[in-house]
Amino acid sequence: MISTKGRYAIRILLDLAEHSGGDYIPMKDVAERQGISLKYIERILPALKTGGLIDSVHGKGGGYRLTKEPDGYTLWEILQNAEGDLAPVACLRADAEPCSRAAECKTLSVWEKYQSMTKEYFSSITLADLLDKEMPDNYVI
Amino acid sequence: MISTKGRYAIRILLDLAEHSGGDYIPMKDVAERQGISLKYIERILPALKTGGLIDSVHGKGGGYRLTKEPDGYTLWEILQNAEGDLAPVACLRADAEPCSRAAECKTLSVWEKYQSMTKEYFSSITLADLLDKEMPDNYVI
DNA sequence: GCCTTTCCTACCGGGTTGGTAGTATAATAA
DNA sequence: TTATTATACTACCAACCCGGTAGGAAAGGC
Repeated sequence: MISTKGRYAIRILLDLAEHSGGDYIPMKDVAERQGISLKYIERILPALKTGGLIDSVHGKGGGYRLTKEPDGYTLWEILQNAEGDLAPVACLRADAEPCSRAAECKTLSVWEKYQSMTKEYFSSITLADLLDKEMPDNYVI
Repeated sequence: MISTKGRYAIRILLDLAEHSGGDYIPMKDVAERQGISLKYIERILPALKTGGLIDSVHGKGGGYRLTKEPDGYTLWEILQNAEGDLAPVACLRADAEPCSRAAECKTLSVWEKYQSMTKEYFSSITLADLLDKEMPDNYVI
């Protein structure tokens, strides 16, 4: 299951895309807008920075900033950076020890195909796609 | 992620399909063949019985038996019975409390589509499909 | 030097995972 | 009726993950 880490990461990057005109945005603002605690955001962002998805500056006037245009971010890379590994079963994780039953495993190909389906699906959606989404009728500011 | 419960459930049902000619098969045998502890198997099976996927008889000559032909079981129903809920995100679980941000949530439709993709994929594969799978070249008895 | 903001580490309660152990219960065979 | 074989049920347990919180250190701007 995709945890809050991955979902919050998407929301934070979306917020940056919406509110940054190229400036650095302090997470205090994002936390307030998104209703996520600043402390928790601070635990999620380092992974995104390590992955090169965002850029940061300390001190007054500082904050975080996207490093690319919104259409340059796929949900797949965001989730991968935030969550780590998105394997559907333990034996397909990058750090998995080789399974002795792999040769005779009748379900392995089922999981592999599901994994590649998942990758393709999330790779086909970018931040820009989500920005473009129009609000539903019952949306109230 | 799909846990051992779901994966073992599939392997156990496959084993039943392979070795039962309509008779009841004791889990002791399945445990031995599959390399899963009998005690753990006993914890997984009640859910499958409740779901009507298998049938059981106590005592000597007893054990478990499939209630349908192998092509009557989709991986989706097996996983649902063994794992409970297969929602990709917490807010899509059956027991989830309604999300106050649902109306303005830009990612909700992404998760919903992923969920239905997942359901369709696993619903398209039956136990019989897995039985038919030929062994790879490097398979050694 | 002060303020702001990121960065880093440690902690914590609760839930899930992957089991194990013991025993009760049902059914059959002798 | 008694022993044997299976399922069924309940409790327990260690390890890990999730979703946070807390406290401070470091970096940079004014």
